[in-house]
Amino acid sequence: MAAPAEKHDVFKAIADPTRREVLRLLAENDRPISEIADHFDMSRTAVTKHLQILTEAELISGRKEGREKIYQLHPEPLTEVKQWLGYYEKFWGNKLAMLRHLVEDDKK
Amino acid sequence: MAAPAEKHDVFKAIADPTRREVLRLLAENDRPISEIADHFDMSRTAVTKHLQILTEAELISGRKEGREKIYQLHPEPLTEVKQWLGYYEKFWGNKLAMLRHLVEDDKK
DNA sequence: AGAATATAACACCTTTTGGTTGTATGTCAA
DNA sequence: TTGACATACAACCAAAAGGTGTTATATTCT
Repeated sequence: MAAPAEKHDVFKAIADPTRREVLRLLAENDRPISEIADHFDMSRTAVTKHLQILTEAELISGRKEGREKIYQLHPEPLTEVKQWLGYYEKFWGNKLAMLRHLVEDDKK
Repeated sequence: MAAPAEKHDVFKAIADPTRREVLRLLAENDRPISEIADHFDMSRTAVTKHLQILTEAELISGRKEGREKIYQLHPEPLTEVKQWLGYYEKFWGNKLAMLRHLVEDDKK
């Protein structure tokens, strides 16, 4: 057993703009590495490294098809981010934050 | 004019677990640096650096009160993350993703 | 004024990230 | 089976992240 203890957490994975762009591309279509790499001004190898990080975060997965490796989106781990965000949502939609700060100010 | 072009984007800011914990602490209460630092097993200097990064992302702000500097949460920038997430939400709650992949498979 | 406390500002070290190039391996198609 | 294409892998490099400690500087209290 022993929990896998996610090697790369989702927050780190989505911290990079390049990786967010990759996710967006894969949201449109499954794509092979070469097609993904064409969208960026960097080497195929560099892109592959980003794909590895995204794979370790389980945000994408790749299947081999002939000589190509097709990557596909796996959005489920993003729920973790959503949950985390949920905690702070109460601070902006309504006036809770403002209220809280007023209370704080009163204490002084 | 000329967009400020956020020096540190929100995604980078929340990528670090320590910084997420700082946000949580400040969500409960405004706190001085020393009180924040007490919650971590690292030097006050290190904590200050995290506070700087969060400040540059405009997630927190500090006001000087006497000889202390009190930090307070500023959750608004998190809306950017929420919006980004919104784009992917359609891929998990409902069956859209599954549907999309079925369509893709049919193409082959 | 002088002591105590809180934060700021350096200088420095180590690990991780993001990128490069070069080489090898496997696959398809003529 | 040979040539073109697609990915894999290793070695290497530069810069940024994350951490340390030491030394100022400012504020409060006695």
